[in-house]
Amino acid sequence: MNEFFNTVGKVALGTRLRKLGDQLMEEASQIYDLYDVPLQAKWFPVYYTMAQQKDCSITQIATIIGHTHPSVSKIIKEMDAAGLINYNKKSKDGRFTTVNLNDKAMALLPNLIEQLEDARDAIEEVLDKTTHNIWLAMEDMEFELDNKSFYKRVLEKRKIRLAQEIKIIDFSTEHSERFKELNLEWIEKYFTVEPLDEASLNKPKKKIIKPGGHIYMAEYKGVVIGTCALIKFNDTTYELSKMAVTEAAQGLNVGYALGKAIIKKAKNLGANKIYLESNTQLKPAINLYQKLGFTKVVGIPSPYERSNIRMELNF
Amino acid sequence: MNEFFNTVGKVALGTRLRKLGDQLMEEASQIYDLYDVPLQAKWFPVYYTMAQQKDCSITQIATIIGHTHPSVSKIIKEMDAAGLINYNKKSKDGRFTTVNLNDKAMALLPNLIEQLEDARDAIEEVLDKTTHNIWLAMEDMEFELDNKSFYKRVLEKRKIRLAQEIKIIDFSTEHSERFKELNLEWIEKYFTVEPLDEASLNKPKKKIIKPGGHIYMAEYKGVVIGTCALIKFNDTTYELSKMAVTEAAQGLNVGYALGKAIIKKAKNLGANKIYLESNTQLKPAINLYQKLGFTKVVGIPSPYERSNIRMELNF
DNA sequence: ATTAGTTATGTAACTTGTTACGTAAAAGAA
DNA sequence: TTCTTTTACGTAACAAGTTACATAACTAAT
Repeated sequence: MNEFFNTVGKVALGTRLRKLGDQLMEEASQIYDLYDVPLQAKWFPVYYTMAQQKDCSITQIATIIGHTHPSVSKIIKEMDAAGLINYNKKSKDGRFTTVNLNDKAMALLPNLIEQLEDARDAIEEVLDKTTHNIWLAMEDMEFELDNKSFYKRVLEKRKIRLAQEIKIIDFSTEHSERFKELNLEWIEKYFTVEPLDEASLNKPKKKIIKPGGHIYMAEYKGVVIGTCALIKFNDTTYELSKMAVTEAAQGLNVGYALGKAIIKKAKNLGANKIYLESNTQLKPAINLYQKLGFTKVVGIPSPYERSNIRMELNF
Repeated sequence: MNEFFNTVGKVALGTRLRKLGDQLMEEASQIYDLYDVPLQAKWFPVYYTMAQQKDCSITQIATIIGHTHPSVSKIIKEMDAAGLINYNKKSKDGRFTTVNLNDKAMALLPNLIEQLEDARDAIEEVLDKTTHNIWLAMEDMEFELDNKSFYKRVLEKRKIRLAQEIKIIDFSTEHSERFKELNLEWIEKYFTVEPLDEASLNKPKKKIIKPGGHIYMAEYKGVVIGTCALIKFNDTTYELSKMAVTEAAQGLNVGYALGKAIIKKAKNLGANKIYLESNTQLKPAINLYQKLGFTKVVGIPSPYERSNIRMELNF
């Protein structure tokens, strides 16, 4: 089994932590028997909390010990069945059920304290013998994970890996259909297709590239997942247009890579200004444009109906 | 909740380990969704083992990954329901069920490997950020606990604590009844009471102390839990006798403490030899006597029927 | 060759939590 | 005030394992 952890590597950290925890908890039960303390090991956190503080409510205990309330509810019920609980419904807020340990339960405390001390000594002994302190390691780990969840970290790693595999390539005729498809995907989702769209989407070569523009396609493992076009307005001004990234690939910074490439291209073509037209509903898109350096400008009407914002980048 | 761990201290190590493990495993499930790998997180160890090695049996997998066989059995069943398993009953030992991943299952491997790599990177990142490495700490901890279980360690600590509270005191008349009781407890358990017992147990003062012997009682929290007597044979030879420790207090080295005290007393009384008579059935007792320095001697008949071994300590 | 023990596996029930959901009481908003 | 939302808590169902037990197939010992 240990070999399994070694070959699988640290991916099994969760499983391994859990196994070790289970083992310790299992032994804890045996220890309770040893000390003649008629408590179940799992009752301990609840018992301990109640011993520290009178008139706890179920939810209070749950938040203190980090369980859910149904868990505490069940444990209290079991402890009650064992004759250890005093229910006081006297609270003025009728929702709360305040509970206390009764005399029988409190009488167990001295034995329990001895047990705890011995257990603590035993753990300290183990921790002293290990060169890497698991208690401190857990504190560190919990701190780090509170900061940024493991899931989020994996997401980031994935993004980095995928980003490395994304290639920005020039448009060629075999991309025609995909180019249209990618653009229709988002237009149809948020708006309706306008006549102006039809023209440039059906004949990109004629309408965009021939007049001095450019089109880039983003490819991932041989699949085209995004596109972006540069349309010539005059010798020094170009329009960034037809930016589209398929839904499944969103969040991987494909748009950013396409934008960067198109800006570079515009510079090479002699532009000193790029503008674009968009809609404020498309918040991720607007964010992307801002990240690329575009700023909002006013006062120039757009030929597109869906457009309600114009942005520019000067350089 | 974190405060709870701080006040309870390291006794809650088990719970805490388990919680952290659970959290990581919970996130693992989300990650599987992210990568479009149609495996349940809990299937992973089984899947991984089968991918590594063809024609595994249920029990084999179970031992490799450190689960019980019913657990693996269930997981395989679930994976089969998901259409990922090839059952081969072809093994010549009819008890084994050899299982394999089918093509559909193997096709998931590339995606899974990517996922594992990203997860590994994420974990390495966290481990790099922590000053105390939890992975190494767990290895240390598992090594230590394999060496000596937590239970055993607590047992030792308890023994030490209790030993400190045990007092060896001189016999006085109010101990008469308890003295008899303690001895009858073990005699009646293993043998039958002999006439010779009756005399010394009923009149310890007259039969043991008056003729120049001594009796010690071991007391724990005001309760007498053991006794041991020294009977004068001649000016330089004494018999160690009536060694008895109540069952509930056994394993706490009370016998050893009593033995040490009685040997010291004998020296003070001018003895150069102590002998005792016992029965080889009573292995813990014989062990104790050996630990006290007694060695087996032969050839001297005993007045007790139950005696079949004689031991001596010369000094 | 027969009997007794061991091994591989399946099934059922239990363990220790968790979500999901319903209900009563309180708090806030109109 | 009345209506909506939130809070406390119970119950039910689920999760991911476990132990306990039954059974079939092999192995070993007489």
